[in-house]
Amino acid sequence: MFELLSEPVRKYIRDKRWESLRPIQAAAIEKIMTTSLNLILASRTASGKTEAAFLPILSKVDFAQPSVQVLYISPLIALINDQFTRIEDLCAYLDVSVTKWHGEASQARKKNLVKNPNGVLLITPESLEAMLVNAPYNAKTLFSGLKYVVIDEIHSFIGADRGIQLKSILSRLQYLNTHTFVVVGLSATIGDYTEAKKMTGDPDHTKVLLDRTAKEMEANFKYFKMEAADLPLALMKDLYLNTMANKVLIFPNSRGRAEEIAVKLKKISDKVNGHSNYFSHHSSIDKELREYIEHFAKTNVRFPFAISCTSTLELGIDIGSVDKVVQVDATYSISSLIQRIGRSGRRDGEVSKLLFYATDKWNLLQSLACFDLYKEGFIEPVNVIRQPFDILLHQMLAYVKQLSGCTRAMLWERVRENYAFDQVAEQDFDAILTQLLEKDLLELIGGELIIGVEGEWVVNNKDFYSVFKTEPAYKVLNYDKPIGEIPFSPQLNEDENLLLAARIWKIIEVDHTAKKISVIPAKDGKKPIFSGSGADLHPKIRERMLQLLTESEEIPELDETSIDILREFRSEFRNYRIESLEDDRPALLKEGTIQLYSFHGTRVNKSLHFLFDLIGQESNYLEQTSSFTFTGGKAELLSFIAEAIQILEDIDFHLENIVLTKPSIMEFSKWGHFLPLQLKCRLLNDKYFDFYGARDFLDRVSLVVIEFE
DNA sequence: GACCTGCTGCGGCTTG
Repeated sequence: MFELLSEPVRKYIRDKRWESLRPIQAAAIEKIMTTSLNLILASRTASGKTEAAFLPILSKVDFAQPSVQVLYISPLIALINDQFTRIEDLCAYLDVSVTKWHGEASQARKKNLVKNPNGVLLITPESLEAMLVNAPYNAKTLFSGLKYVVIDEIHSFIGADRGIQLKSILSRLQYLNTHTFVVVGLSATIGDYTEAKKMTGDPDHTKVLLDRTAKEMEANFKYFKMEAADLPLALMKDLYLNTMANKVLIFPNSRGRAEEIAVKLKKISDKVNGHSNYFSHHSSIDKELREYIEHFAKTNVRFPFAISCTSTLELGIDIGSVDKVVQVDATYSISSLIQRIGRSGRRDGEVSKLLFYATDKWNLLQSLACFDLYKEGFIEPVNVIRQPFDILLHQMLAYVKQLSGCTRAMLWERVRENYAFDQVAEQDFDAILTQLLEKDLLELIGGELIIGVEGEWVVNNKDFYSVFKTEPAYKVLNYDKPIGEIPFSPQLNEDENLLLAARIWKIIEVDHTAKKISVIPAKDGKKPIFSGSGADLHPKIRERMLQLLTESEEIPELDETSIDILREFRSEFRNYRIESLEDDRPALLKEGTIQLYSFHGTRVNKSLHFLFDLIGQESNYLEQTSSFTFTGGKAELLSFIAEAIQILEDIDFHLENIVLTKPSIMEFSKWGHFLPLQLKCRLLNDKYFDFYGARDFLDRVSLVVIEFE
């Protein structure tokens, strides 16, 4: 394949002293050099996917033309900054210029590129959106001759609102282009190839190149029972001993927990004169601090360190190789687990090392289920929203602004041709349009649709460019030094202490007008309170949890305590005699209550809970155990199930009712609250609930009841 | 008890 590449690119490879091309690189070179197919490159982390795309693209494209030739799109600014150096290094061999374009990139460089459009551009979807609505002429100048679009970490877009927006943006870019550009998507974790192919807009001309080679991995499971709000001391000591001499990433599932771990490990380390390289890394920590930590991890070769983090360090940002990855309690998805495993053992011949800690039996079970499915190569498919009305509404506003007004016919034509919305009917488009006019977001003047009075506020706000919601936050400052930004909670009062950026602070002043919190260092404090909602769990994970309970096979990676806990847990459920994993579900009778374990995914559980509420049977719903507890016995539960099935017949009426009586239910969608009632309900149905799954569950469920003695 | 992601243009200021 080497021979297919252009001479400057071959020189680059020789200078790098690569002995051979990786399988994904060889395959991509062949396809890109000899065809014009769109591609999805799926291969594990650190397998050279970026080069797999760029070596042949740079060999093939003629950069003499006055247009950006290659557009690289990333979900993260940090990833752009990281890839910039690598791509620039490669492009230097061809005398091709590379430009960063995102909210924190240099304005001057952006202006220069507009004056002289050329080379490779690295950008975020939101920056593309901003350019399209604010300066469509720039987009036209820059991209009229675009040849390739490379989408990095494409799995983070697939099945997400941001992915629908990106599809729409690609469609809008294609409209400006004189010919068709080729799309190449990169990812290590694709669970749904059909959806991945649809990202390119032309699934029939999209080929998936897949390298299934997995990294060797060592996994260990440990168990420490959580008795209070804080992590048990024994766990912390064990974690310290297992990480003190290594470079590690620790993934608990929340920002608060990440702080708790960083501060406690540092405390233990101080006591025994260990190293002091303990950090926390998550969305509430100041950007510069985060960059410092990333830089430290990347450049430091000699010293051990530990970064306690959330999914901020899950995607491809190169922080060098770590020796070990620690997962505290279960991940929400296999996809996330794969990304995290990929952070360690990045060099050839290295083994990925993963250490799981569980703090209760349900988390142990969930971790084992994820691990089991991971070994089988399962990655959860995404929840596909066929009619994304909320994103469509946003894109309709974007179109009107981009076109500086247009007729209804023209707008419908654009939407109809936009592959992000190919399942949307004209009458639904019209319903949204009517609503936009009614709310003064749009205005109709002389047959032209223009941005309305209310619309001006919306589209001229910098919050317009993104399709996801963020909560308002307070800046935390130590004198003038920013530490981070955290959402307001009653905990934030003068004289309270809190943990942030792996340090303990005392609050000396809360300024509600300026939304600023002044802090000084302190000795002891509580972890900050965050009001997030966890990610949805896929039904397959819960089903595997039930399966693991009914089996008796020993799992070699468990420590003694985990073995005992699992054995006990299994014997508890053995009494239920589950025969069909699909239909049989345990129900526990205890002191006049009955607890139904659905072992189903989050969306179905939310739907079941909603249905039980509707029939007036308030249940105690616990997502972690996937269970519902009612007053009564088996007969009552059976009648609740029958009633729930009954009420599903009128679900549309009940959805309308909930939207009218409790508008806050639409908070899951940033733009959904502008939709007409009918479409709000349909969006709730598709995105928030899963009544189809709930109906299927209720129809098939067969109760296996056991009485608690 | 619960993840994450991004951000224009312009007026007004300082500085070289």
